[in-house]
Amino acid sequence: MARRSDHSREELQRLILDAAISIIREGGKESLTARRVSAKTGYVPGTIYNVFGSMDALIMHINAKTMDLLYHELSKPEATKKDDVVENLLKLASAYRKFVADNKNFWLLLFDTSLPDDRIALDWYQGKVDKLFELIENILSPVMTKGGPQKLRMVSRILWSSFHGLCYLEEKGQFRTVGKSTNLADMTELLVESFMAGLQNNKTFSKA
Amino acid sequence: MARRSDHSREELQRLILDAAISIIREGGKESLTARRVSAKTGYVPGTIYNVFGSMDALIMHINAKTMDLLYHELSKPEATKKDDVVENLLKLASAYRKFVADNKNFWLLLFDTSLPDDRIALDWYQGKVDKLFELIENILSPVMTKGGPQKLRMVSRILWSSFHGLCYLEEKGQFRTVGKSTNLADMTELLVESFMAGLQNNKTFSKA
DNA sequence: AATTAAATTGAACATCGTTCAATTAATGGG
DNA sequence: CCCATTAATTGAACGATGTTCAATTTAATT
Repeated sequence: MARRSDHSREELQRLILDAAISIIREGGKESLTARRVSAKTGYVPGTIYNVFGSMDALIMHINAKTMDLLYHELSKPEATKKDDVVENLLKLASAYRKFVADNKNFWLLLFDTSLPDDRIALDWYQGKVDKLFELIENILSPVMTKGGPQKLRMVSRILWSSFHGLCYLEEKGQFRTVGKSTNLADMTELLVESFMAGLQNNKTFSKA
Repeated sequence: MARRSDHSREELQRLILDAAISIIREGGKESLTARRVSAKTGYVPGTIYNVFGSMDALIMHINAKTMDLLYHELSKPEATKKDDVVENLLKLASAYRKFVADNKNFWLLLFDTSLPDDRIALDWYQGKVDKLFELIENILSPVMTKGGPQKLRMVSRILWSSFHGLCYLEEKGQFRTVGKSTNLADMTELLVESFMAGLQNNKTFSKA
């Protein structure tokens, strides 16, 4: 039997979280099981409920780590910021695509539809989402001063949704008929270039 | 006990399908259960396996009906086709948003990530997806002759992904910080108008 | 050393999808 | 008309799931 002071509360939490992450990494969310997690940690299913309260709560913490990693990855290309807005957006989209490819199971879990709606009520969760939106806002803001913050938020969310939608339908395999020469990068490029060009002629930009 | 000739094979299939649809309509995919379906039909869980083989197969048939209904709904506004491409696209997007709102549980089931990947291999399934893409292609084709069919497919899939991404993040409640005055319709409009305007200056269109 | 508090456990509960031998009903032949 | 064959239907069972909780074991406190 695992002894009470083998691990502190924080150690135990990390232990369970790491075990769950390892399980999802290799088997996806279908393979995440209270009994499997507890077997990997040397504890027992009940321990997860002592620490996290429920499997959904555990998943929520996994998603939190996923979003932190996503933010970290997407912050990198922004460091090498150019003056070209379109180029910066394409770099961001490219980093997002790479993240999706490298962390597919976690990305799928993040957007799983069967999670409780209480998630929406969690402020810290929405805060992480907003921080991701801000990455696009920061790229856009230098050239978008006419429309005010409201329009800036709109545009950033439009772009973000489109990036996500492209990755999502790609993952669902619904782009097969486009042909192999046409890939996600090409579609993203055409989207960003056209959309941003169209925005300019829409009295939204401050400078060409 | 249900007698052998109470229902023909086709009647039984329809009976089960309708029961499952009714269950999902009011409780979402979480409430769909072999035992619940069989209880509603007056049969027994094993009967579902005689007719459909598995619960996943049953869900696949539900998704097929969902896509048929979606195609039917999206075909309507196209009937009142104007000359304005942007207006036609916005009508299509609006119809899609209405469909999502009216059939949320079925829409969520359609894009559930936990379905087997064999679905991708089903030709009739991909055929229904392609037919939806064609709705956008038909709107675009009158004004997009320069880029060839390859570009037409790209643009249609970009728009479709963007529509979907907007609805998806909206459903996930991640647009709360945009403000109540800014809704999906406004974002869709800004997206379509800007994107199409940008495309025109990209030597893709045949006429202004 | 004895008492209290906390952590850990293992068994149990109600479900789930799925399988399958047994039972029941319809069919066809003599 | 009855019996044998075939097909549909059933109910019980299996392994697995999330979750709860009383009992046990351990650490801390008096």
